[in-house]
Amino acid sequence: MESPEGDRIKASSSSTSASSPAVQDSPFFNYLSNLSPIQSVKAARYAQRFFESRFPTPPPVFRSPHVDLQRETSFLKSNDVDAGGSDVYGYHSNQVNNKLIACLQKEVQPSSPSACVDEYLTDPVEVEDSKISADLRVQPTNNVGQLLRCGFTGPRENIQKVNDANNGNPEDCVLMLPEQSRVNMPSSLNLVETADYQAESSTLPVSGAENPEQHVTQIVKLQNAGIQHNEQDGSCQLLPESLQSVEAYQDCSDSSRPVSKGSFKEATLYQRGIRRHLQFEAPVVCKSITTHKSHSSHNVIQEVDNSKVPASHTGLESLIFSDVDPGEVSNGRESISYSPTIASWTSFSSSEFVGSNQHSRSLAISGPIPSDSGLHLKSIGRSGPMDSDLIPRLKLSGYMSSKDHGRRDCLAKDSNRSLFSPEAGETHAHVDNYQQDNQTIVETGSAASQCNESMKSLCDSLHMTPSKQGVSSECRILISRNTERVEELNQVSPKTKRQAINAGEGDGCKRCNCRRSKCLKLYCECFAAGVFCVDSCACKDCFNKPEYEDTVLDLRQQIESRDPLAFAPKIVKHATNSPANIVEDGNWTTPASARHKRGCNCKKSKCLKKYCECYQANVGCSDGCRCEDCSNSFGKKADSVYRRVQRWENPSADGTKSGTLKQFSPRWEDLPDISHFTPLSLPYPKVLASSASPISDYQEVPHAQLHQGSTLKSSSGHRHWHSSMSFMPHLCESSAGHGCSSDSAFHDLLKDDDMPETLKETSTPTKTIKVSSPNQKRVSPPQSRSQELRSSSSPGLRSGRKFILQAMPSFPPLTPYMKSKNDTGRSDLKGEASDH
DNA sequence: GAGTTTGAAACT
DNA sequence: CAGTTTCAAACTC
Repeated sequence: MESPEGDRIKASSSSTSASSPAVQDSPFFNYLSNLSPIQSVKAARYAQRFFESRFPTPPPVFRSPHVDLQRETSFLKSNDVDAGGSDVYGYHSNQVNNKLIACLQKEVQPSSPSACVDEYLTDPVEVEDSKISADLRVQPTNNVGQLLRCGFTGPRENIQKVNDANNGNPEDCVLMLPEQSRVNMPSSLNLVETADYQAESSTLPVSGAENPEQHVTQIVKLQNAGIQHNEQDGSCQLLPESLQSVEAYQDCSDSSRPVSKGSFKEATLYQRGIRRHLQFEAPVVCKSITTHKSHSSHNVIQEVDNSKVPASHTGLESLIFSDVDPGEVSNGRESISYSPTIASWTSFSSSEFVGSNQHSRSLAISGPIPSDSGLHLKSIGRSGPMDSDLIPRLKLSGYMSSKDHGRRDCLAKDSNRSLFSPEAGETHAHVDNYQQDNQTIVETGSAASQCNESMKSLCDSLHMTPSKQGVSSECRILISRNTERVEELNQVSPKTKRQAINAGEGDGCKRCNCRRSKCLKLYCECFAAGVFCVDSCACKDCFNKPEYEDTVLDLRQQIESRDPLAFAPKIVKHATNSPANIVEDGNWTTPASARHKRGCNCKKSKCLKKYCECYQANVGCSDGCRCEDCSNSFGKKADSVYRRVQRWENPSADGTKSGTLKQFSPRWEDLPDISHFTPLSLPYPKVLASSASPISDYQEVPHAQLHQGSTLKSSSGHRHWHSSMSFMPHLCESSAGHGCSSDSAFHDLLKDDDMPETLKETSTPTKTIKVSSPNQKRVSPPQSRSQELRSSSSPGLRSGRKFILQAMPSFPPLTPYMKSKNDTGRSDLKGEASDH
C-alpha cells in the first residue's frame, strides 16, 4: 500500500488480473452465470460478495463489519495494489471537474478503445497491460498543472483533454465519450460517463445511441456476469472508488485541495478510511441501486437501444442497470415490480438530473452529501438484502474499499471508467436519493412529474439536512486526503483549522478535538463517524489515522460487538416532523434500531441546543428519545403521534408526556415507529434493522402493514423495502407540503383513522421491531427483531424471505465482526485506547 | 481563550 | 440494568 504507484500498481494490477480470470473461469462463476433467475440471483450476489471479499479489508470503520469479514478473509491480497491506487483518490480530489472525468476515458484508450473494452471484459492480461499503459498515460499529458492537480495519474490526462475539450472543443469530449462508452465502458459506467459528459458539454449526444446494441450487450453481460466483470477488470471496482473520491471531492467541493502525487500513500490510507466510511454508507447506494434494479432490465435495455433517452438518462439507466447487477436482472420479482420505476426514473434523470448536470454540473457533485444521505447509505447498506447487487453499485459509487486496490489497474485502463465513475457515482448517489422519491412515486403510482418534485424535495432535504456522519464522512475523506496539503498551503494553526473545520462542518465535515480518548472512542466524532481524523482535527495523541488503521478497526469491532449500531447514524431525520421524515427514518436512513438507537436524553437543554443530538441534526425528537421537557423546535417528542393520541383520548392528561405516554403500552411508545411502519416504510426499517434477514423481515412486514391504509401504497410488498422504503421518505417530503408532510397532518390522519387501534394491531410487529428498551438506551440487535417478525410473517412471505435472505448480504452490525487481520502491534494501541 | 454546562459514552 | 464516571462538544463569559 505504501508504495506509491507505478510498480506497485502494476504488480497489483497483475495480481488482480491474474486472480480475476481464475475466478471467472471458476466453476462457481459459471454456475452462477447459468443459474436460474432466482438462483442466479443468489449466485450473482454471492459472486459479488466474492468480489467484495476480494477487496481490501473492508474497514469496519466505515462500513458494516459483516460484509467486510468476508472481504478481509479472503480476497484482500490485492489491496496492496489498491493502496497504490490511492492516487485514484487523489485524482478524484484533485479533479473537481466532472467533465474532466468524463473525458478520461479517452485518454485511457489511447490505442484502441474497442480493444480496451474487450480487454476489460475478456482478457485480464490485456487489462493489466492497459493499466500499465494507463499509468504511463500520465506522462503524455501536456498539462502538467492539471495532472498535478489530479492526484490520479491516469485520469489526469483524460482530465486535461477533457478540460481542453470543454474549454475549446466540447465535441471532442463528446465524441470520445461515445466511443469509450461503447467500447470500454462496462455498459453502465460508460453510459453514465457519457451522460455526465454530455451534460457537461451540454451537448446531449446519447452515448448509447450510436451503438445501442453494444451497450445492451454489455449491459446484459454485466448483468449476467456483473460480478465477473468486476472481477476481471476490477474496473467496476475502480469506479466505485473513483466515484467515492469524486463524491468526496464534490461533497467537500473544496476546489483547493491539490493532491500531490507523492501523497499516494496517504491517499491510500485515507482511502481506506474513506472506503470504510463510504462502505458504511455505501448501503445507500446499494439501496438506490436496488431500486434501479427494480427497473426491468428489459426496459432499461430498450431504453438504451433506443438511445432516445437523454444522455443523462442513458447514463443513469445504464448506471443503474449495470450497477444493478445481475442479481436484479435474474431476480424476476424485482424486475417486474420495478419496471415502472424506469419510467419515473428516466423522467427523473432527464429532467432533474440532467438539468442539474447541464445547468450546474457541479451541483450534484459539488454539493456536499447531506448527512442524511450518508445515513441512508448506511442504512441501506445494512439493509443488506441487496448486498450482492449493491456491491457493484457500491463500487460505482466508490464505496467499495477493497476494490480500490484492484482498481488501480483498472484505472489505468479504466481510467475512463474511474473518471467517469466518479460522476456516475455521484450521480448515482444523488439518484439514490432521488430514486427513493421516484421509486416511491412509482410505486405509489404517481406520475413521473411528481418524481421531479420529490426529487427536488430530496435535493432540498439533502442540502438542508446535513447530518454529521453522512456528510462529514465524505468531507472527511476529502479532508483527509487534502488536509495536509491544504494545511501546508494555508499554514493553518490548529485553531484556525478547527475554525475552518467548523466552517466546513457546514459542509458536513467533522473534526474532533479529542484530548484523552485518542480518537478511538465514540467520544470522537471522527471515530464515531467512521472516518479518520484529519489534520484539521485538533485532537491529541490521535490514533484514528490511517497509520493505525488496524487499531482503529479493532476498536471499532470491539465497540460494535458491544453495540452493533454504535456506528450507525445516531440520528436520522426522523419522526419528528413529518410522516415523510418518519418514512425516511424507517426507510433508508438507518435501521429502525439505529434510528432510535438512543434518541436523545436531554434533561436540561430541552432539546433546544446542540447538546441534543436530535436538535443538532435538525430533527425532531421521537419516541425513541428519553428527553425531558422536550422543546425541540424540529419536533417535540411529546408531539409525537402517541402523545397526540393521548391528548386526544385524554385531554386532561396532556401535560406530561412521559407520564401519560408511558401509560400507553410500549406500543404506543412505538407509535412513531409505527408511523414509520406505514406500509412502505415499515418493511425497510426492519430490513435495515435486521442484518440477518433484512429482506425477509421487510417483506413480511410490508404486507401486514400495507393494509393499514396509508396513502402510500407499494405496488408490491416485497419491493417496498427498496423502492418504497428508500423513496418514500422523499416522496413524503416532497409531498410533505401537500399531504403527508406535517406531523399534524400525519397524526391527524392517524387520528381520523382511529389509528390507536390500528396502531395497536400493528404495534405488535412494531414493537418487535423496536427492540430498544423503554429507555432505548441500547438497541437490541436486529436479529431478534427479524425473528419476531418472522414469527408473525405469513408462510408465503417466509418463502419470499428465504429467497431474499439468500440474496441479501448479512447486515453488518448484527453479526459480530470478524477480524481477518492480525492484531499484532495493535494490542498496544488497543490497550492504550481501552485503558483510556 | 478559559471555564462551565451538557449529555453521550464508557465503566462499574 | 442502573448508577457513576469520563469525555468532548456546546456553550458562556
